[in-house]
Amino acid sequence: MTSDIRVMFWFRTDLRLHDSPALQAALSLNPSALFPVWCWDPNYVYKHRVGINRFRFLLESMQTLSDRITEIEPNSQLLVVRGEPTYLLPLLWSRWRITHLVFEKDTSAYGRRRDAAILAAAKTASVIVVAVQGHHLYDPEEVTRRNKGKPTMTISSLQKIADGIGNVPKPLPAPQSLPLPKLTSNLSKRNELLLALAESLKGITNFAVSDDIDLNSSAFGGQRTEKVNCYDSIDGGNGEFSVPSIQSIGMETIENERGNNNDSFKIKGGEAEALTRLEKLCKKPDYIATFSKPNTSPGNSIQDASTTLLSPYLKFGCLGVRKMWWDIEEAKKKYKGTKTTTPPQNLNGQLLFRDMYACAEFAVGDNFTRIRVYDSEGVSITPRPLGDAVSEQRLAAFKEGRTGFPWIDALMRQLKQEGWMHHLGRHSVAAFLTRGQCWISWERGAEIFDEYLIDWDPCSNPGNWMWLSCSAFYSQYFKLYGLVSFPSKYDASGKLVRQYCPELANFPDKFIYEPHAAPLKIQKKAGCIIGVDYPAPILDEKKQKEENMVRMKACFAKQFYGTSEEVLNGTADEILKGSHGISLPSNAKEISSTTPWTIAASKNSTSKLKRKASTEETK
DNA sequence: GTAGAAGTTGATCAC
DNA sequence: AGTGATCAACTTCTA
Repeated sequence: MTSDIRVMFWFRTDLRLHDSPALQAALSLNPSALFPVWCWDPNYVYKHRVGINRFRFLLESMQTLSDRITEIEPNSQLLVVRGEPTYLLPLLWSRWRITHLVFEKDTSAYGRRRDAAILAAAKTASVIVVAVQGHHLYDPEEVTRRNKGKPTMTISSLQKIADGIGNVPKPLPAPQSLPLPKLTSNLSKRNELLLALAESLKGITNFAVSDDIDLNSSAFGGQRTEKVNCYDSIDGGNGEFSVPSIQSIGMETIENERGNNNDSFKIKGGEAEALTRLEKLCKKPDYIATFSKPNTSPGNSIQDASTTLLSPYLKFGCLGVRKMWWDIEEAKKKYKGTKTTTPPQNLNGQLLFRDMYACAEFAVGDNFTRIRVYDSEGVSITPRPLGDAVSEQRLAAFKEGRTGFPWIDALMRQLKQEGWMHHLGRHSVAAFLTRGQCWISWERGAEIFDEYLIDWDPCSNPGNWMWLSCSAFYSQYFKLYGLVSFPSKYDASGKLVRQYCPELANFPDKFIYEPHAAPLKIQKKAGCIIGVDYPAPILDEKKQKEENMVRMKACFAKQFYGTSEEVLNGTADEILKGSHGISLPSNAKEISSTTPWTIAASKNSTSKLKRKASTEETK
C-alpha cells in the first residue's frame, strides 16, 4: 500500500495559481489532501515597516487567491492561520498529519532565516520539505553559484550568467483541480472541513505574539492607530480561517481617512487584476517593443502612468514573472516596426534588474543592507537620532512632502497617497535625500519607502537606494538630478505638481518647479504665498549640492563606501573631517538591536564588497 | 597584471 | 527645440 501524501502548501511570495512551479510540484506529489495555507506572520505586522496601502493590497490579494481556490474546488479555500510560522506550522503539521511541506523559495534575508528554522523543525517532525524557485526569472542560488559566490553588481554580469543558464522557463497554467484540505476521509463539504480544522486547533497553548516593538505604531512614525486584534485566535475567531480585516490590524482609521480621497487612484490587489493588466499591456505591441525606461515619464499621474504598474503584482506574486516575460515576448511578434529596444532599458531589462538585486542580496547575505557610503548612520532598525536637528527636520519634511521643492514634494505625496511612484521619480527623491542635497544616509529614506510602497521588495528597494546614493551598484556621483531641469524635460507644465500640491495649482508653468523664485506679485496672483501657503525651500539646494559633491569626492578618494571598515566602524566621518576640514553630520549613536529578526552583521566583514562575498550564505 | 572599454536612465552649453 | 560636445572621473569587466 502506498503511503498517504498530505501536503501543506504554504503561500508566501506567490499569491497566484497560474505560473506556479511550486504549486505544480505540490500537485505532482499526487496528494490525498492539500492544505492551502497563508500564515499571517506577526513579523510582517509588527517588525517590518508596512503602511496601509501595502496591507490593503496584500489583503485584497489574499482574498482573491482564496476565491480563486474556491472557484476551482468549491470545498476549499485559502486557510489563513494567525501566528509566528516557526511556532505555529509545526503544530499544524502534527494536528493535520502533514507529510510534505511545499512552498516557493524566498531567498530574501528574512525569508532565509525563517525558512532555515522551518527546515530544522520539519526535519524533527519528519515532514519532507519541497522548496521551489519561482519568484524570479532565475534562481538566485544558481546565479550566485555560477558567479562563484560573488554578488551581481552590474546588469551585464547578471545578463551574462542568465545567458549561460538559458531561456526563462515557460509559464505553467493554473491547475484545474485541487485536493481537499481534509482531516478524515469521510468529510468533503467545506463547512465540515473547516469545522474539523478549527476543532483540531484546540489545546494549542501559549499562543502569544509579541508586540513589544511595533514599527508600524505611531510611536515609530507608522500608520497604526488602533489595537491589533488579529492574533486573538489562530483561525480568525470564528473557525473560518478567513482573511484578516483592516480593522484587525489596527489601521481602520487611516483606511477610512483614505476612503474619503479619490478611490479610483487605488491600485487593487489580486491575481485577476494582475492578469487583466498584463492582457491590456500585451494589446500594445508597439509600446512593449519600443519601451525604453529612460524615456518613460515620471511626471504622469497614476491613471496614465508611462510604465506598466505591474510591479506590485510581481512583488506579491499575483503575477508570475515567467508569464510576464513570455507574454511580452509573444506580444512583440505583433510589432510591425523596425526599431526595437533591448535589455537593459526595455521591459525584459526591468525584470532582469529585479533579478540582479535579488541575486546580489542573496550573495552578500545579511550584510546587504549595511552597505553604505560616507557615513555610519542608521545601522539599527530601532529608532535613533540622525545626530543633528537639521537632518531630522529635513527627513521629516521629505517624508511629508513639504521640502519646498515641488518636484520632490509632489512625488512624495503621490507615494504616500497611492503607494506608488514612477521609477525615475524614485531616482529624483532618493538622490535628493542622500548625496544630492540633504546628506542623509540612504537607510532612512529606504525606511520611508518600506512603509509607503506597495511594490516594496526586500532586495530592489535597498538596492536602488544604494544605487542612487552611490553606495553600491553605481558610482558616478557627479551625476545628479536637477529639481527643475529634470522634471521640465518630461513635463514643462507641472501636471504632477498641480495634482499633488494643489496649493501651487495656479502658478504659471515658468515657476511651477520653483515657486520660491516667482516675484511676490505672481505668488499673490497664484493665491499662494511661499513660506505661508507652501513651504519655502528647506535648504539652499545649489550650495548643498556643491558641498556634498566635494564630500562625495573625498569619500571616494578614500574608498569610504560600500562595506569598508571605516564606514562600518564609524571612523570615516572623523577622518574626513580631519583631512578636509569638511563638517560632516555628527555621528548618530548606534542602538544595536536585540530583536530576534535582526542578525548582527559579522565582525569580520571589513573588506570591500568585491573582496568578500564568496563564502557566506551560499549553501 | 594592466590597460582600455563599458557602465539602465545627467547637466549644461553651443549651435 | 533638439542634437551633440563637454564636463569629470568612478568602478567593473574584458582582453
